[in-house]
Amino acid sequence: MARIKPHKNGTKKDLITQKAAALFRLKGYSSASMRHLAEEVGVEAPSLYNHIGSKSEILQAICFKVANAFTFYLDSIDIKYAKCTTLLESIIRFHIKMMLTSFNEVYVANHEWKHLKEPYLSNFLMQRRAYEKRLMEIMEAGMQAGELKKTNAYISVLTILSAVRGLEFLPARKKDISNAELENNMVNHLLKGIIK
Amino acid sequence: MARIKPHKNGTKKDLITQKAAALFRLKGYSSASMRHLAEEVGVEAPSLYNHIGSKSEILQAICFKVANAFTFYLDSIDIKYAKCTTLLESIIRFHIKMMLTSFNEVYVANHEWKHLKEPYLSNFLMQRRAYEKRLMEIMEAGMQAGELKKTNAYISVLTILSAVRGLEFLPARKKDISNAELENNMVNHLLKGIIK
DNA sequence: CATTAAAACTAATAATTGTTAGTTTTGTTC
DNA sequence: GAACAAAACTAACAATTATTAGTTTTAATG
Repeated sequence: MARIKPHKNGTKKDLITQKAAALFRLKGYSSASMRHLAEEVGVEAPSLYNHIGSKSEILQAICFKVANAFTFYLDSIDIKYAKCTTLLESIIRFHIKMMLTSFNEVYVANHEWKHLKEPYLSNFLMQRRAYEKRLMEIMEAGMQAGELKKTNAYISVLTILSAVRGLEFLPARKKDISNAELENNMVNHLLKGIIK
Repeated sequence: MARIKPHKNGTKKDLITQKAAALFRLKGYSSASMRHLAEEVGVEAPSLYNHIGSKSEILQAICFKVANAFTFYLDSIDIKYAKCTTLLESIIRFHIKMMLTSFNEVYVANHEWKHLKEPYLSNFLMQRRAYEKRLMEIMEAGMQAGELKKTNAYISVLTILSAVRGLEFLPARKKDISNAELENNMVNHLLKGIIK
């Protein structure tokens, strides 16, 4: 039988993971069957196991790829010496970019993490919590420096993260909004509000 | 065998629906089995079918109960004669209250609607789209009246709805934040921003 | 106490699930 | 072209799924 070539610069495992992300987003992890995934890949279900260990291993790969991307971004920006508002703006923009460029993966990480098995579930939640904590520290520094209003930092972080997460609804709506307009609108809304 | 009494002022169907909402939230609709639900209710699985028609019927009940609650609230407030910012504030506060008082149901409606069957799936999406459209009209009126900055109304509505939706993470964190503090922080953030 | 309807039970069904075992095909290297 | 490993295949497994059929128990009514 004909072999399906993996995409250029990617192993077959990568192809499977990518198709799985699309399928998991569409159907949800539990409702997405290995047979259905195999069909998308162009192969019979048992053949998948020549490349992957298990269904849940695919989910792990997706969730941690996303989680690591956010963690690494935070590592990459110089938190100590930048203005808090500049930091927050760049973080918001990064979240929006991730949502637009890795839609399926981010969606799956946001929605299907609860189906991770231990110890991956705990690790994932710990990593997310640590990420939120770092954002809270940025906010609190901003308040002390007088850049930000005094608010409950946790609620503010939650508000920002949830808002950008909501971009998962955008593709379904097919609004023609440029990425720049999208980013600017959200950044302004979340930082300066909407009241004149 | 002993019958399990339904909660006071509620039929057994109501009890099943309530337990189902908790289970669907915890496990996801697909991973939640009727046997597990039956166990929560205190009964064998087939006995559930004396009260309900099917598993997906339960999901329908939950999703539309939530959708209707939001639709009815918008109907109940006098959109024409109130200031736009007052309207938005009361709507945000209602969303937060719903999230706090009907946590499981709102969570399930937000996360598991994709498992609805037709025509309920289409109806649900239409109803949500119509709701968003009404919010957009409120925002656009506010811009024309000079109350609000000129922004992309869809993005602003999406930002607000997503932000309040994010309260689904709150219970897991067990932060001790009063409802009043929570509401005020979010309302201020979403309307006036966080920059001093 | 007899009757009756609601609601519990047990047993079973057909379908689908992730995954394994064992076999054959493929494509590359000598 | 022979050899070999990678990766496809078929067949099958045991477990779990929602749901139905048929029977018994419960609790309230007369």
